[in-house]
Amino acid sequence: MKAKLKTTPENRFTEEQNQIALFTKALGHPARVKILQYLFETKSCVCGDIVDEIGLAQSTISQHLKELKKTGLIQGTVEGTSVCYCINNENWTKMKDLLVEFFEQDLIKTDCC
Amino acid sequence: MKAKLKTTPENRFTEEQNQIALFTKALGHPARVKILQYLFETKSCVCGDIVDEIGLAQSTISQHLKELKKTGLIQGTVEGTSVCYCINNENWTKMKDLLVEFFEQDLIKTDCC
DNA sequence: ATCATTAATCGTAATTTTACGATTGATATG
DNA sequence: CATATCAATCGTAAAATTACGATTAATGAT
Repeated sequence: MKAKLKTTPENRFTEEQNQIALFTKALGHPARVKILQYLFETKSCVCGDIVDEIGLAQSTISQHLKELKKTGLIQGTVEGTSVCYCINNENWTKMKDLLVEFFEQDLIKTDCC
Repeated sequence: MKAKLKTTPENRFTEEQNQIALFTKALGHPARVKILQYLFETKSCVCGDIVDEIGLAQSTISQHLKELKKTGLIQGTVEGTSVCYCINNENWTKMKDLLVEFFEQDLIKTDCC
């Protein structure tokens, strides 16, 4: 049953706020930033060489990939014995739009302090 | 002395990758997203009412503010017995530019998988 | 069928994050 | 000066993150 103790009440944040935090959190590690850049740059979506490219243990990379997959920013398809990862363009765009919108709230410059 | 053990080698990631991760990490919690939105929306930069607004303990908010201050996204000035927080427009813009540039790497759409 | 390769998962450890209440230090106000 | 108010900090605790090596499961090749 496990009453949620110190946890955030359901209604404390808006869905938008949670979404923004979720996406940015996924970007909040240099390894994941690098993985995404690598996936963009190697137009054909390479897979296990990510491990070589980044220079972290295979299991660690797997974890980071899982994280990125969880937020939907990437996807992987099995290809023989290896897995081919690539950007999920739809969700990437969704994130982009959401964050750019968030960034644009500064349009009314407010000088203070 | 403390030899860095499992830590990331200095050169594993570029400065840009680290910067991106740093900023996004700072955005990676709904409370901090909400705080930033609140600071934008209340044009005059209000301070302790952030606590009321967000609905977390005062010490917790203080921690989140510290985090945001650390990345330079906000700044606070003492005003009598209270502290007035507001967006640091310069650094906010820096972050915006950095991330928007990061987002734009998708311009060459790559269909795969 | 055996073996090699690849990537996910497991088990674990260290560190960081998040949250809270209590305390402290600073500044107003009586 | 005494007292109230505000926000930072301290001390904890619980949970999440990050990293690794070892194991496992799946596939391909011999």
